[in-house]
Amino acid sequence: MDTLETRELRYFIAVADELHFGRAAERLGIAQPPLSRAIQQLERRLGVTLLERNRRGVSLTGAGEILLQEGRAALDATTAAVRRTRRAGGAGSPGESRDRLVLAVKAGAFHELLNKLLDAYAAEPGAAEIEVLPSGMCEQEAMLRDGRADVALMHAPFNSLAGFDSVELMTEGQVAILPARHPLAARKSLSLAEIADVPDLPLARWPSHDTYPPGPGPEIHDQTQLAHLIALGRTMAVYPESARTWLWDEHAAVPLSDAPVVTTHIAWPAHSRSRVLAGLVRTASQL
Amino acid sequence: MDTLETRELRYFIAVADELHFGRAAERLGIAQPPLSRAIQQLERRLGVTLLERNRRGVSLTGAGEILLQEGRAALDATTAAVRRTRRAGGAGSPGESRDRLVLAVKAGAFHELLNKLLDAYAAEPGAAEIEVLPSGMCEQEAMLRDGRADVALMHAPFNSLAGFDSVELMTEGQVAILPARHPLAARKSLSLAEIADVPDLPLARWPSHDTYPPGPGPEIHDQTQLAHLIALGRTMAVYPESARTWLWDEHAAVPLSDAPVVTTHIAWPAHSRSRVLAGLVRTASQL
DNA sequence: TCGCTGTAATACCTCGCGAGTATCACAGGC
DNA sequence: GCCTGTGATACTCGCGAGGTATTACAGCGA
Repeated sequence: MDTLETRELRYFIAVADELHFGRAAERLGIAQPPLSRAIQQLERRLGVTLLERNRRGVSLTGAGEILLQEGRAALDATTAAVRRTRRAGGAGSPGESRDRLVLAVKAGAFHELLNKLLDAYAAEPGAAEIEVLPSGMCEQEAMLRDGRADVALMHAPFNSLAGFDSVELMTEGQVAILPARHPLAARKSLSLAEIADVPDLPLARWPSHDTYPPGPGPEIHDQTQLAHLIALGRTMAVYPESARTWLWDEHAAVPLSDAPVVTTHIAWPAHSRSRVLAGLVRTASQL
Repeated sequence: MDTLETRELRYFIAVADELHFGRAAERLGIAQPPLSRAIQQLERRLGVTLLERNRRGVSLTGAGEILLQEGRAALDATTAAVRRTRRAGGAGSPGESRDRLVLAVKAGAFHELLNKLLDAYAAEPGAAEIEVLPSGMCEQEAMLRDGRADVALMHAPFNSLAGFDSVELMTEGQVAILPARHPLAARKSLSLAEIADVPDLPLARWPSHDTYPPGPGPEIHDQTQLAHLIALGRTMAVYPESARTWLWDEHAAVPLSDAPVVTTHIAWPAHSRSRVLAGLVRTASQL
């Protein structure tokens, strides 16, 4: 028996997340006893101890850590299969399948590039429908993995390209976005060191992996909010140069001399083989 | 209901492979009627037609093609989770887990590099046990995907690095390996065009994706066999330069001026985060 | 035209297992 | 001592996965 049912995987991941059988059962919408039994049975079948049941609570063993990591990937792949199949569905034979592609894009970013890409692709003969799906700051990877999206625009090194196929589309420097009337806004250029500890302008903090990094600056969750706070002189931010397109009069963009360059990629799951995707990628790389 | 059980996936893939319910059922070790019902039910739950039942036999719809492709990836990820968990198993808490890593290597290749790597890594403090797993010509990718291996040595562009993280270890040119007494063996250098159609020395053919490419040369399945056939003057082959280490007196290696260079990488699944793997990769990249 | 064959679908039954309720066992904490 | 919070056990129930027997249907050949 080297089989592992999706249900068992869901159960184990719930327990590993919560480290508490009762809460995990509630999250799964079942009672606690069947959950305990399912995990015991899973451990027996695998021949491996996954959880250490202490007097008060539960902790993962080494094997449990592995199963959590690998199982998350497997579960993502499974839900991706369902989503992509449903999306391709309703169609008949291969030829008539309703061609549609979901493109994940960081909300509010890539305006210029995205417009060019969509226009150029729409002009292609036999172009499919492209649905643009706005994503959170670092959510594109997850969206590709679990099938909410088929292809994504990503910003290396902020997004990780690991596990995906990708083509580089453009490279740009970064700028500091400051309140226009702040003294530093008059500078021709700045270094990272110079903006690291400006007392009256702490750097804005974005959530990464659903948690904010520590620091003095305000916690931001969308670009409009950030634009307001900068205009009010309360914070500053580091952005790729193309951010200039959405700046207000109250903003100033000063090039950063030593910030890492940002490269924009179009990325997709490595196993994708669709004709429609290939067409979009070809168009993008010819921009 | 957006859930898809592993069992259903196995069933669908069997049918999609065989395009025949009876044979698929036999392969799965169940009777045909439950299989028919399972697929119908899967189609109902997904709300998608996966198979076109013609008068005589079965064919895939567009959605079915997608599910076959995505489902294969999901099933691989699931069996990988089981294999890696079992391998990590028997261990107690995270600290004491028996550290062991399976390294997939094309059988008979990488001798020199592999020796250096294993020696260097074994000398590291806290080195884990490395199990070397010989693989077929292009099998390393599959082994990483389905969890038979944790890390692999690969030859780009022969192996595809798509979907994996990797570090480049070395680059080398390619040579033609000829019988020592053949006229071409005296040459200082050759071009691909010159060796493409030598009448008495057809190029040996390796199976790729379990099927041999068409051509006049003999079908090869291991390196010893190839060495014999070359020594006998019956064929020739193109190999990376490092192949010189295993040549016989009856062999000659002539550099190819215009063959693509071969780069050797160490590669692993993008989601791997283990300390042991990181150590091996660090050692490899410092060679 | 009529079987015959190969195919998938349907009808019907069985039983194993997943899930629920009630309860236990055990470790801390006041 | 009791009370609380935790996971494990005992049992019962009902769905659904799986089996066998049969049907429905399309092509093929005589």
